[in-house]
Amino acid sequence: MEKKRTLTPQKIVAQAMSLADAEGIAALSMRRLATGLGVEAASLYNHFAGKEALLDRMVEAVVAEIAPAQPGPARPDPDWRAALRAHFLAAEAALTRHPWASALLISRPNMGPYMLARIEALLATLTGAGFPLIAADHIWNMLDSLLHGHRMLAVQFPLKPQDYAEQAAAQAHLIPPDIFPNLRGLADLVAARQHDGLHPFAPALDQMLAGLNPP
Amino acid sequence: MEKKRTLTPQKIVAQAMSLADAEGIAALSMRRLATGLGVEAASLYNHFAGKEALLDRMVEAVVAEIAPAQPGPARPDPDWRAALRAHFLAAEAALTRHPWASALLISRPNMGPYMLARIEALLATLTGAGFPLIAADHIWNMLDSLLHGHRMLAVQFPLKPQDYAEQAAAQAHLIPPDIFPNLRGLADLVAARQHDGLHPFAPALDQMLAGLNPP
DNA sequence: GACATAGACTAACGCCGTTAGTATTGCAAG
DNA sequence: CTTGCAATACTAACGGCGTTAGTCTATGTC
Repeated sequence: MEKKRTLTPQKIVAQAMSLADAEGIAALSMRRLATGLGVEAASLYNHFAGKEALLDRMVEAVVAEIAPAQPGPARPDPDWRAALRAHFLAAEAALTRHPWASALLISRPNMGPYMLARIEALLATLTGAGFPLIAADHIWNMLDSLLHGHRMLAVQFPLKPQDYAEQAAAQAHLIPPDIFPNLRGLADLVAARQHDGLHPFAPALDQMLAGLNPP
Repeated sequence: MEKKRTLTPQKIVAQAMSLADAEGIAALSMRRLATGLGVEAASLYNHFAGKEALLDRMVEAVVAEIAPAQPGPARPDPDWRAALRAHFLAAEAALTRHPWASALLISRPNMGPYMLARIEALLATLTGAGFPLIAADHIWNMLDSLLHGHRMLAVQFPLKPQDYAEQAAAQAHLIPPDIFPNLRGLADLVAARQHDGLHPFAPALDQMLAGLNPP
């Protein structure tokens, strides 16, 4: 039985991401991860200082999917709004591929190289557009808040759209229209399939971007 | 030694919230909570089905702090923007008092009575302002995304403002200005105490509200 | 005063992250 | 080719977690 050469940090991170994608972040234990790699849990500690370090690497891998390029010195982008829009839509797509990522990103500090590069690029776009540096700092924070808040609310929703319509049809009548007229109206719309209950990110992002105007 | 009459669900929830406020949600284990109540962990299961049920009650208690009133039938508010602003600033204050609450609220479905009342009130304000029901649904989701995203980013930040200035002063020179000119500029501003690094919620909220215009 | 029951107790299960110490393997130096 | 070393996977265990089963006791009711 071979004892060496089976594990690498890259393989571990890839397997951890697959497991979290498939079964949720709660299913990612060191023991389960190791089993999936054909190894015992303690062996993982030869490659990562602990679970926290592994999670950091997973998060950084997701950030790399969002903005893979390393930044050179910035050049002002004439269509800065379109650049921001493209970035945050790409971010939303990556965070949708990895539904566990927003909760991790937003609940732990992340200062990995890709994250630093990403923030530098956002600041460069905003200062290039004419925003003062401090205003740019506030703006990227605001856009990230919207992004992660939106993703987490979407992930948290317990029903699939199809089930949502069925549930609404079955239970809308339980909502008293005199006390909750709007909730009842919404449930009726969902039941009648005039509303899927989903909240697309792009319009929210566009609204936020439309309100940004450099001095 | 008395065996009865010591615990109630209210006391348990209050103690759980105190513990989470003081030492973070990670410190809230059934055993520690029970110890703080002078009781064994298993006794808690006479009052709550499990930890999840307890967390649900904690979350609902926070929502009650945001919007304590039960809704009657809605009356259109002429100053709907001010009403929304007041609601979300109150929400931010409550979530700041209980830093663990956003992560819980946003990562688990919550359909408790206070949450239902709150959403109904928001929808009533928005439809009263002239927004179609589906648009109103999207808008409250967007505002909640911003609220919780903003809170979680703020809580996640690892340094106190005072320490932040010191850290920046000590380490800004490590950021190469040719690769990260904007990050370096920001660090210098923080070190010079021209920027505290905090991101107030009100301006972000106001910007979002300013962009809302009923058809 | 007897008794039924609510509620706290003890004990244990399986899972978790993590550590110490051991053994085996492949590579590099002689 | 042999020897030695470093890398790395292993076994075993610790303390902590949520949770359950079963026991016992104190209290409110008849």
